[in-house]
Amino acid sequence: MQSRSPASRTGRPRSATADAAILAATREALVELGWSKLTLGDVATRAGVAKTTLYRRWAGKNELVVDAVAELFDELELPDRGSLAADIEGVVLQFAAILALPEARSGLMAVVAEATRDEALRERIRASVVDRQKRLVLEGRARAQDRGELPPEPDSASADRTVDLIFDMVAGAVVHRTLVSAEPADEEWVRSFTRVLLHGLGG
Amino acid sequence: MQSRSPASRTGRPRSATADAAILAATREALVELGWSKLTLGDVATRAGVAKTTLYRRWAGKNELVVDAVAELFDELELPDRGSLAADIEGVVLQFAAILALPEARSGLMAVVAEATRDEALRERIRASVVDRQKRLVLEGRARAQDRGELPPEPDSASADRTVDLIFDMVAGAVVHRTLVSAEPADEEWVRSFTRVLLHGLGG
Amino acid sequence: MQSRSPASRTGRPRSATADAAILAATREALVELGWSKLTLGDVATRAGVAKTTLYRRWAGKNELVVDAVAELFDELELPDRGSLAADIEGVVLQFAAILALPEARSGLMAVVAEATRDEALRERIRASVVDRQKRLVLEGRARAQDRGELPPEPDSASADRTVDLIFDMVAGAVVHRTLVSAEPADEEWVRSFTRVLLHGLGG
Amino acid sequence: MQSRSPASRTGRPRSATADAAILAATREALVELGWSKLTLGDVATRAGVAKTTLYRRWAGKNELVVDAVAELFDELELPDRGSLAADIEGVVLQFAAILALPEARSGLMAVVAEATRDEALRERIRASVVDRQKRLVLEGRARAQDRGELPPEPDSASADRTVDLIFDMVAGAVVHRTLVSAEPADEEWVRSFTRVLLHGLGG
DNA sequence: TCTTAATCGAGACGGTACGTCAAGTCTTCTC
DNA sequence: GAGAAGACTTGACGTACCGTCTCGATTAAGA
Repeated sequence: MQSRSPASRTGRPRSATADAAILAATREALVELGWSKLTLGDVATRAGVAKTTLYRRWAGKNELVVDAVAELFDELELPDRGSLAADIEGVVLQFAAILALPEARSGLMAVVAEATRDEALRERIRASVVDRQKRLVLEGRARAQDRGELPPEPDSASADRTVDLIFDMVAGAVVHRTLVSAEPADEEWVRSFTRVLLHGLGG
Repeated sequence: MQSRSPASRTGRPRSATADAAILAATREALVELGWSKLTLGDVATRAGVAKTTLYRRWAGKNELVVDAVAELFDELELPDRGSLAADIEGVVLQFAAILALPEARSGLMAVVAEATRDEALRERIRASVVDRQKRLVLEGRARAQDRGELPPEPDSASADRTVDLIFDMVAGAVVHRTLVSAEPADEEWVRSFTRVLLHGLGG
Repeated sequence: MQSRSPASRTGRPRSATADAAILAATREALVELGWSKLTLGDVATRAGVAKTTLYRRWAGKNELVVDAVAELFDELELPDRGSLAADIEGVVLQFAAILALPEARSGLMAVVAEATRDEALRERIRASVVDRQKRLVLEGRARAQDRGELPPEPDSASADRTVDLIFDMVAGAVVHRTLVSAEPADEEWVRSFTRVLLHGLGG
Repeated sequence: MQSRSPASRTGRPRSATADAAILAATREALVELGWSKLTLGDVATRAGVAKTTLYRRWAGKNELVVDAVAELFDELELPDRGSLAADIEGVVLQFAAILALPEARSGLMAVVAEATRDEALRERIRASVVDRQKRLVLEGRARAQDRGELPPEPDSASADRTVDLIFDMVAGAVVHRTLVSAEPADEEWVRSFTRVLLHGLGG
């Protein structure tokens, strides 16, 4: 999450529970107030922690919210459901369920918006959220290739590009459906989406 | 954009140029400062207008930014390039070009984030941005059906759902590629995306 | 007191009552809290005024306290009591009475202490407090010379030096008695002091 | 200086050098920063000592500064110069020289100001600074009476009152001249002051 | 020589106030 | 009556110190 000075053996150690309390308080405040009305002073109060403790560990609101939201996505899994279509539908539904949480909705787009002007924040999001979940695409493709549902990749550069493309298409569609169009990504929608993704508009 | 009191005949009329100046100043400030550091006082100063004038016409920062950004998307067109694939590639490239503008990047995601907690704002975005551009999907589909590239829709409810799905997939993928993955949606990427959209992952 | 931008005709004028309320609130806070625990936020609250209003008019705590305390000394007068000794005793008792007020005790020495490191503040104190009261010494001497109690001054440079000396001796003795020795400058003490001042230790 | 727990025989003894280092660091910080910007954390750092060490020995900033400043006045002496006037001039010049030191100027008035609201601090100042230097007045008077320059005191109560009065007049005048009027108490001024003190205004 | 106990450094802790800034409203004068 | 100017209240910002605490490591004196 946040780095501490590596060579610090002396002095009072940081409270281990404070981190968890702060991130939980951040999510709670996101639910109640949303990103723009969330204040670090309020988060500190909710966490039962001093404002300085919070500033000692995170550089600001953006970094804190990224960490608080990133934890939500770590529970995503790709259980083997027997076919590529079923696998995709399963993980997309999980993803949609997380995006239905107010703490994710409010926080995620806000930090993405901030990241358009902040390279370091963009990198933090990529590391904490995006790259961490690309594993799902990799795993799903490998499984589908084992099953013979997808052909092997001709070369690794092309393979990487395809992973990125699929990730952008899946995540983008779900996010846009959920947050911009503001419609639920329910089972019916997910089935339609998966059909188009696998077989194209003509199918 | 903003409503004015309908029964106002008397008194000094509102300056007609002020609106345009304010929206232009808003976009300029978005470029220089980004959404979170944009202040209405600064916009007023840039526009050569008093803060009160600004508040008289827009309720707040979000509404102002939605209007300022929405104007950017009105120039999207769907010229007939002879095939569905070429039409999609053309409009997606236009969309990507707009999202490459700093004033669009900074503002769009921020108001979407705010909209997760503000129904009226969500509606304003839908009306000013989303629904206004769905025409492109409708037009492209009709043209493709005329050409015989796509089958006619069985019923209108299903047709609407498909339009929404395609719009979410196209807009979502471009936005995610551009703003979250922070990679350019260049011609190569657009070709790959269009191929998957039309023929599916297996193709 | 504080300067305002000279070329400001337009805009809302500064509230005239706010100044008086702030200075009164400052004296009240000095009484209750003393200089070191007085906070500008608290003064603003007491005065029913926003913190920004306060900072718009004074540069900081020191300048504010100087102005608040200086007003206390303006009521000093030198009524003609018939003899130099009686005149001195009268004004010294008035001075002692002001120094007995908690708002004066707490504030005066603190700003003098700050002034040891701040030329501008020293000048402000000199202008607001010291020079304003030297008139009492000048007036007393002139009256005593008219009565024939004191000889006329040989030259004006020497006259100025004597005024300064007398002022330092009178003010210094009362301040030291009151604040450092922390004993009351009562009538008995004032009589003894005046006797020594007029006739020397031997008398 | 500071009291330690009386019943502490065992355990590691307090570092003897720390006290001197802390008081020296305090004076150094007074010179550079003045009283109001002096922080105990900074003093601790300058002294090469932990903040806890400092708080273990002094109750707070005021007590520390009193001790640091009081040491400066211990070097005052009253060498026998042959006459009362010469003796007074000598000691007043020494006193003025100490008050010309930045560490004395900044600290002394500040703690006096704090003492207006703190009885214990007032007592500490009286004990550490004021009473310790009254010996000079007593010694000077005794010497003058031996020389026949001053009459013997009629009774001891009156004698004490006179000592207090003289001390307030001398110390007060020098302090006021130096810190409030902010003019040097040079030889010329000291001669004039001594003349008035011994012979009165009329002389 | 081996406890024993208060010291030492370092630095995190819950707090408070700082001085600044933006939001949105109000007041005055001008066009 | 709209508009420009700018003072107003409110409240969050991020920083700096406060005085307290926890920690592991010294350091002398007494057992």
